[in-house]
Amino acid sequence: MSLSFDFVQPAPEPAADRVTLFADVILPLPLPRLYTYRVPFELSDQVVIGGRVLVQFGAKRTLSCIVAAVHQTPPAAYQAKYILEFIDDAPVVTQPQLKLFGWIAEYYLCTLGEVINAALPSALKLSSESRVQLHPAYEPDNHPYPLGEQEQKVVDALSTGEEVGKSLTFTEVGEVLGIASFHKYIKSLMQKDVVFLFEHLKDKFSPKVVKKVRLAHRYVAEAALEELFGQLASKAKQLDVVMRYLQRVPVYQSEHANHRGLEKAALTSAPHLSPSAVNTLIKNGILEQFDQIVSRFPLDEDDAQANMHFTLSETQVEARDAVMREFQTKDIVLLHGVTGAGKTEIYIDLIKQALDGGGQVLYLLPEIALTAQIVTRLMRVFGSRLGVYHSKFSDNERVEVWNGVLSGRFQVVVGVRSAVFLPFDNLSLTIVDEEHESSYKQYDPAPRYNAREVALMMAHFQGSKTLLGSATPAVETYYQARAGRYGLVSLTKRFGEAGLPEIVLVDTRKSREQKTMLNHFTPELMAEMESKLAQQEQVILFQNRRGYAPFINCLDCGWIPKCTNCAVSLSYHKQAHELRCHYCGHHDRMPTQCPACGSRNVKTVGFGTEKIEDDLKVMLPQANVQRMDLDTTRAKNSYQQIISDFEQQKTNVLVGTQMVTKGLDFANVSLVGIINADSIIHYPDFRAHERAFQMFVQVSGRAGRKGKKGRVIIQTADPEQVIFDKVMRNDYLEFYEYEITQRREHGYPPFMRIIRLTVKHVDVTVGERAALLLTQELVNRLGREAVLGPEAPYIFRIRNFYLQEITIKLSREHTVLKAAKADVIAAMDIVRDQKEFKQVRLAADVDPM
DNA sequence: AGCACGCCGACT
DNA sequence: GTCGGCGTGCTC
Repeated sequence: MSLSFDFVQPAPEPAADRVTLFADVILPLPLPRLYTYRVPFELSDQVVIGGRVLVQFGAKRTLSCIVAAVHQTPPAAYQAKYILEFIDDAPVVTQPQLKLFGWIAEYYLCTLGEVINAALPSALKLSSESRVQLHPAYEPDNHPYPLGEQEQKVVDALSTGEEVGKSLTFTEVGEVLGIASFHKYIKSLMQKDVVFLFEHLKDKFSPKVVKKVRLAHRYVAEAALEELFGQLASKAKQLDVVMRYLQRVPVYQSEHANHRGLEKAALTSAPHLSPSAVNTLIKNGILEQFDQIVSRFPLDEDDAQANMHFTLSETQVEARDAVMREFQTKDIVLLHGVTGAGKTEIYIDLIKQALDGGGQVLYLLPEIALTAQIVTRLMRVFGSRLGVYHSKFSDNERVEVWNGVLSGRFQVVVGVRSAVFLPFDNLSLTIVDEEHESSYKQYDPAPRYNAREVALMMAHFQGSKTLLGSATPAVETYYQARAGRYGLVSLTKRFGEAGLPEIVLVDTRKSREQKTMLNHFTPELMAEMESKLAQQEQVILFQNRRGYAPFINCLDCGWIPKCTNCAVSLSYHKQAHELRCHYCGHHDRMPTQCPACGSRNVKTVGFGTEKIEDDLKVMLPQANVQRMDLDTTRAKNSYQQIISDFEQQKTNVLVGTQMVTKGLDFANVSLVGIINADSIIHYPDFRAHERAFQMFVQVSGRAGRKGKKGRVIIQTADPEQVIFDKVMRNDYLEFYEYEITQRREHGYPPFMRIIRLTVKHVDVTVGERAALLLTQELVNRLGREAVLGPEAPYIFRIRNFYLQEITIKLSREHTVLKAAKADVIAAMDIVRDQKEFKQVRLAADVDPM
């Protein structure tokens, strides 16, 4: 090659090593495919798989998305847009997570975007609608890092005007700076703790602040302190405070320690110190008071090696050893332990071992079982290594847990369903407690996943052992254990010699005939309640229906108010004095007279928790009755409050829905009443018996602890029903044998897999026609016998959409299942492509519960 | 999911 | 004559 002496610079030849990278990204939208964007060449070394990038999607929208793959293949059919910015320099979604998310999308017939959407706390999902706010701790005059010109502009825009906590959207920030590429400034402002981001208005940052004090800077030197002692010689109270402060904070050893200070409460609420002396010291400038924003998950130094010791009972040791023995040959073990057998202690012991081995641990609990009781207990053992993931947490708190798992700060996480999405990469033990719980299954927005199954798959991918625990295992789970695919360990003895409760059936039909019913209570239940209360013992009553009455009825013309949007009658809620729909938000004022005929003869029919509570207050005036259902636990801490009141015996009777059946341990409860067992048994689906058995056994388990034998009274109109016999003897095995035979005969899980398709449309006939077409397409692919329906469900209209359901039964065999799912998707696509069905909504629910 | 483009009713 | 209703299609 000859050198050219041209003065014109030749166009730069693309160097052989100049490769253009492309990134396939997952957008947080329900789109079936990944989208390919081009990586700006200068930024090639910044692409991180699992990191977030900012892209332009469509004409208007800017979205953050997750990089799923990086490659060098330019898309053939279109020109890829450039990635605008890189948000992370390390993955926020780990490789094992990406693999798991892919599995979820495939198995549960949804898109990766839907999985990402459910998985990421919304503060990790940025869009042009994301907002920035000045960090509450930011003080312009006292900030450690200098700000650049552009950064200052953003801060100025956020601090102009009177408004406190003013925020701007990304779009607005772009306008303020007048440039397109502004994310780097936001990023650096975030790193300097000047601003923070949030996605929804409700997520505005409200930090948890503690008041702290420290010694004023000029006293930190030893000589100055001596002088201070002199000044305070005649002020004993103040001197005491200063001495205590010096005792707690090693001021001499490090100035830094003084800077960190001490919680004010440590001085003001100490037994021999005077709070007013503390305030005088602050007033005189000897102590400085300041606010500190603290993590909601305190790194408690005193707690660091808090490994509280407790000893397992002999039975527990045996069970633990049996679990470990099973783990040597099996990856999954079912721990079948009666209620009150002390499974939690066994879990804690196993978690400790897993942590000692250096792995991560995920401990899943159903929503209602994740209480302060259990968290406190785990905190005491695992201290700051424990992360808690609860649905009532704010988004900021969720991000904190997410990042804590990524950084390794949290090695154990106890959490609800969605905790399976956390970024674990080295799981060694997964525990799914109460594995039979239906709240592990997400029903409405996709992904309609079962956290137990997802946890099993995650454990499989990461080589983790999984322990499933339950007193009443799901039939599917027990079947696997029986077949030898899962290890099985049974714990049949209750902890602390508490016997299993005695279960009594009372016939409500008989009582009705004899006219001895007292409202909805049989004389037997009433007498038993009175006797237990007289002995200062507590009572739990279970009624599986909230509100006062399921409907009201005009006695003169028969009018029953119905929801305008759904095919259900409206429930009467007495406290709110409203008629409410339990399926949509609809509510009306309770009418004083019948709107149809004007009669005042309108009566409530049936009963819910609210009526039980009301009646009891009249019938047992000496008792303190509390209700626990969706209506009384909506506020953030109300659930906790109700439980702690009951625990401290401020309340004697707890009336509630499902919520009272799970995982609550109260030592003083000696009676459990199930007010209407029949409403639980008579349910139109194949799991009705299983659900009823589980509910009865679980709620019975609340009775009798600490050596006291409990009593359970079940009210039913038909005591002859087969299920009672098994419940009364607490015979899970017998129940299982009966149920598994039924399932085999009728072709239900675990012998068959079920996929339920729901077709929704505002117009009945369009919905019906779409459902028929879908059925036909399914039959063509899967055969007539695999497809049931279409059929309108019992509640055939919800939120103004008419519903049709199709049930598909498939062989369990893996390859068959996979192929069948492809057929289901194809059939759904055919319906969707039909012009007249464009407005039809189709949803697939794999393994519905 | 949003957002633009496009084709039919009540209004400055 | 237009503004705007929401049906339809597309987004790298």
